[in-house]
Amino acid sequence: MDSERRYHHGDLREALLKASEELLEVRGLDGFTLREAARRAGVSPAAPKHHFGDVKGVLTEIAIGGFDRLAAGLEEADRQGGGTSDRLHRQGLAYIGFAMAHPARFDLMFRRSRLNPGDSRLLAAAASAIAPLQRLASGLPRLKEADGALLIWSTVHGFARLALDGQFDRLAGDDLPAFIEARMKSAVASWE
Amino acid sequence: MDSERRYHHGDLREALLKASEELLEVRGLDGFTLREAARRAGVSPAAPKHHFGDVKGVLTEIAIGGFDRLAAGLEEADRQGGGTSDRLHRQGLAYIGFAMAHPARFDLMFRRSRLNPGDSRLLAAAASAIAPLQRLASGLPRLKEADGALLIWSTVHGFARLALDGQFDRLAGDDLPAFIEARMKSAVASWE
DNA sequence: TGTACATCAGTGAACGCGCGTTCACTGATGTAC
DNA sequence: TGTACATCAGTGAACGCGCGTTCACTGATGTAC
Repeated sequence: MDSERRYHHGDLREALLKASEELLEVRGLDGFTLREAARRAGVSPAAPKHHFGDVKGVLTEIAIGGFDRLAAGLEEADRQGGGTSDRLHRQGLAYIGFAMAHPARFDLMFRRSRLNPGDSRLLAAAASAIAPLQRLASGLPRLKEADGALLIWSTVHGFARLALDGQFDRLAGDDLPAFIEARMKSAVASWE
Repeated sequence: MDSERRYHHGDLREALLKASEELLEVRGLDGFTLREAARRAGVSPAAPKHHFGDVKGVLTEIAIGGFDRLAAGLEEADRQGGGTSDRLHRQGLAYIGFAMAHPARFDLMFRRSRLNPGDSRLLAAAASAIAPLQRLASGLPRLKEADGALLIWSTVHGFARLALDGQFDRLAGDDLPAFIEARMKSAVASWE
């Protein structure tokens, strides 16, 4: 461990992202502040400026990373094979699982007010995150392709949001994963 | 108009709620502050204390009102008659329409961090808001009753959220209402 | 009908806080010659 | 190989802000007798 204090950090950009992600996890989106992120990275409050411009710059970067991870999760679920139903089921669980595992990041990814909403990399990452869902939707006979993708996305997204917002706490009892799994099965059945 | 300044307001509670709702509309949930609400009601920053305790008290009250209005909208949609599909379609549009018409209030209703999440009136209002959806779900042959209600709720809620978050801006073109209407039709088809 | 008094609903100043960003600066790095 | 110098990536203090809440208070109301 080379812990000597140097004036130049070396890789502050990455360190700042890491610190910010941790902070997000600990404090939630509403509790996130740039100053605390800088503090966590062991750096002065003005340091982030050079790498990200402003708070939204940092958060946009983290949101992009979030969409990438979400995409990877869906792709991974898809690679496990099976028929359309199996894949739908697994992708849906992956989507909801991502939201539950990283609630603050999920909040962030969809809350424009804390992002640079026009950022082209953000838009691209968001679009390609749901591509695996779209590919699957084209295999559904009962729905027009575009509608199918939107329907699935809305359902899965809404379910995740309601779960995160605690709307299922009373319903789900003490086994939320099982509850989610069962509801997902029923959702898949409605699409095929 | 009796605009003489009296020490006692007369109906500050209502005035404060009204001012807060307007403020919410103007500034959004993140921009809402109790001080500005008090300013809008023409009253000192400490005045709300007597009626609501703290910020969360005010916001919880507004959220309750929101759920009541949402419930009324769904009931109204239901009263227009027709078969299960028609009612589903209209209730879905009512739900999404409510969200689009009152985005900040919709945000508030589901964002626990700014509410008193255990408030019994809030919980009751939230539960009865989706009751009309649940009643309809019991008329769907392909789904277990409980699953049907959750599926519909998730889909409609997710669609509303994604729309509010601007995720459909590119897809919908310049006629968002028509876009929503068409997608809703396709959703209803998947449930019956 | 009048009055004492408790209670209630306000005031306005102040507390303590931490934020995002700007500013003038400085130490380190790397490049041209 | 050495050196001048531009550029870059940091510092730390300060600015200006507005928040939620507390505090000691006061004006108004309404009730008991």
